[in-house]
Amino acid sequence: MPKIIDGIEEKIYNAAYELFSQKGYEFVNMKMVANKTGIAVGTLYNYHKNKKSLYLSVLENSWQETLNKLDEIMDNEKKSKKLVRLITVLYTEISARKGIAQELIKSSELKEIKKKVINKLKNKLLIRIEEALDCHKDYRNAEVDQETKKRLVKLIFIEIIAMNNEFHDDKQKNIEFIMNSVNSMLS
Amino acid sequence: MPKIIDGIEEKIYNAAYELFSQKGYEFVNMKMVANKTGIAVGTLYNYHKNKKSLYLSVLENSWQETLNKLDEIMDNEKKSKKLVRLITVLYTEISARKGIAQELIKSSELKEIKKKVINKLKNKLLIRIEEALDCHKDYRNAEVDQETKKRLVKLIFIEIIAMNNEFHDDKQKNIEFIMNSVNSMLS
Amino acid sequence: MPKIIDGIEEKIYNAAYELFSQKGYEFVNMKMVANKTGIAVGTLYNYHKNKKSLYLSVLENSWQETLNKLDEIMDNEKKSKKLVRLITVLYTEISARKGIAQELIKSSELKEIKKKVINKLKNKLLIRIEEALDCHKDYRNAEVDQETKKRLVKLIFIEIIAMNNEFHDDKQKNIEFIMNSVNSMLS
Amino acid sequence: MPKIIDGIEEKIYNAAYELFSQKGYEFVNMKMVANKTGIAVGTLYNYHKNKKSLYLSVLENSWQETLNKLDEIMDNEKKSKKLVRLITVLYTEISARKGIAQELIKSSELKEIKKKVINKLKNKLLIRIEEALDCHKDYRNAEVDQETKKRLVKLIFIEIIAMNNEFHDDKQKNIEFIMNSVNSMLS
DNA sequence: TATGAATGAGCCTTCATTCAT
DNA sequence: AATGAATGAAGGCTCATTCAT
Repeated sequence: MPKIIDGIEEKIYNAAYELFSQKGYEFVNMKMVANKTGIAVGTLYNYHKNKKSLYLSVLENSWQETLNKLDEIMDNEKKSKKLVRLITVLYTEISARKGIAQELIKSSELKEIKKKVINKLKNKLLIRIEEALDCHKDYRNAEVDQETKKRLVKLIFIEIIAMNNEFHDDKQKNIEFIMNSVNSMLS
Repeated sequence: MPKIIDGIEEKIYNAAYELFSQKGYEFVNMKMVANKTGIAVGTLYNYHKNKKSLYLSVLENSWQETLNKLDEIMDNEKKSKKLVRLITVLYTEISARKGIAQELIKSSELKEIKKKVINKLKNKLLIRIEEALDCHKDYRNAEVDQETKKRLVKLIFIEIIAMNNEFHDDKQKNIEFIMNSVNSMLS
Repeated sequence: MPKIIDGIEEKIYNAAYELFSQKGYEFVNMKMVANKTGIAVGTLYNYHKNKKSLYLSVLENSWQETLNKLDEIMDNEKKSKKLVRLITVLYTEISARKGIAQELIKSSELKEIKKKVINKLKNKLLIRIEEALDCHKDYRNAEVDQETKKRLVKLIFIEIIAMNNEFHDDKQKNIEFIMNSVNSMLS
Repeated sequence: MPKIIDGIEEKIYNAAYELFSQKGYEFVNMKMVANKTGIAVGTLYNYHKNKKSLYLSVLENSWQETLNKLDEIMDNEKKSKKLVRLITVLYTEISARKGIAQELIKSSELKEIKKKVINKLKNKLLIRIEEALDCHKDYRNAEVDQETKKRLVKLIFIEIIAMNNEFHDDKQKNIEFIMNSVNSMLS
């Protein structure tokens, strides 16, 4: 007895997001997603071509909100605070979605398309970081060559992830450390 | 028809190492390893209890040589060069085993034992880094508080992996950057 | 291509029953059951957690009807006929499911749960036999000590199985013999 | 480095006997037998064509000694004691080799040859029982028709096995019960 | 559109048997 | 004759995907 489900796409998203975040791609199966959503397996396939594409869609969506927050900061925060605010927000967001963030540093084992989406996502984040870094650099009146800046951007990014993984109860110190590492490179 | 195969353990190791490095645990199956080794599936099980233990053994072995090299540096290199040499070697080693290095930053999806072995391994590497960092700090006459040092150690580690991933054709610049980031934190 | 199969549980039951009866647990594999049922292997696992549980379910089911028939006799047959009727029915039932009855006299090689289910089943049968034996004893005004009765119950049970195995075309004589052996013990 | 092994056939027999008795055919593998014997798996195949034939040979051998003991009784024991002595010995022997005795009442799941050997064996035992029963009958001056006697012989046999299985700590009572059941049929 | 039973390829693992040494 | 490494068929089970209802 088919039922019409309201806001089904969102429900699927929520269920899948939670599962993928907690367990990782390989340890989630479609039945789990269906169960958690409260729908039948087949219904999943009305909304997503296959498991991979479901995963990808979750991945993309899950970051959109974050991207918006970051943009908000870029638009409205004052120069001197942009970088630290951006790092703080990114830290918090990543903290909340550990499992799914891992994918952003792993490079292998993702086949072509999966890779593409993830890279696109990563780039979006890196672009924001770069922008904020530029502002910060200007604000501090510092000079960095192109090569160094490129690396610095990535460094900030992975630092956020790594500090999250390694010292997860110490947000304050972690962020200070990251800022410190950036600032000292800008002297 | 059974035949005695020469250096089979090494052959298995090589095949498994290459496959696990390239594809990651979940995407390698025992038949692939057997085929690449040029033996029957069953033979694999004469040498390794199961897939997990094969993987673990490959993982451990693959790092033993590296650990030895690092120890060599710690023992014989002069203070001023210890850190940079250690980073260089680690960088080179990780560069050669990309896939399998990933496991060291991913935290989840590894069940108990797997996790244990990986953490043991990671710790061994971190201990060497810490030691080298201590020397370097002494040599530069710098001061760092405990909290910062802890983070700095992890930072060096993930920087090596990340730089490898992101700018793999520019070893020289990458290492300079890493050293730079460390040194500037020690001022 | 999935299709909805009618009465699939019963079909599985029938196929599995026939196979397990004829060949015994170890010599039946899931593919055989699937093939005989006319379904895919995976489908089997939609209805039964694993091979053992399929087997157990078949075992239990196959005896439920018998238990019902026996109870019917206990409830409605007149005292003087209870035992002979019960033995006759049990004989007929066992005759129809030779293979699966064997499990009831084999004791070993069944791991924990399997054992438990089989013993439960066996006990149910033995309880009915005992009851009938009690009636019969009363009816014949005979005396037996506890120890003897215990053994007599088991004896009736295994006699039914053994006579079935050994002289399967002579139901009449077999039952007479069993009754005879019981009666002579009750004099 | 091949070694010449003394009394190897007997060693294999002992190891295999113990294993098969304890665990049953399906749960013993050739490596276990080799290990327990203290030889290589391949060596097993110099003495026995395959697992089945090893099993069969063990089965046959294991009963030869028993058969001899039984014959001794038939030859030397006085008429009045023949049956009870024979039952006692058989009871003791079966008690010591539970696992392997089970095969004698199971009829199915043994493919052709296996079946043949087991039946041959069983017949040898039944013949002795019949002989002893005849003596006993003469001694007690009893009459039984052919059909009954045939069944009585089997009955004695399965009673021994069943009493063993069901009340294994009460040898004395069990044997009394068996004798009792026989005697009461001979009145 | 929603359902979920059905599908079957594919995975890990075992073990009787062979045969180069 | 003894060895035991090598073999590979076979088994139990999972799960992404399909499609009749």
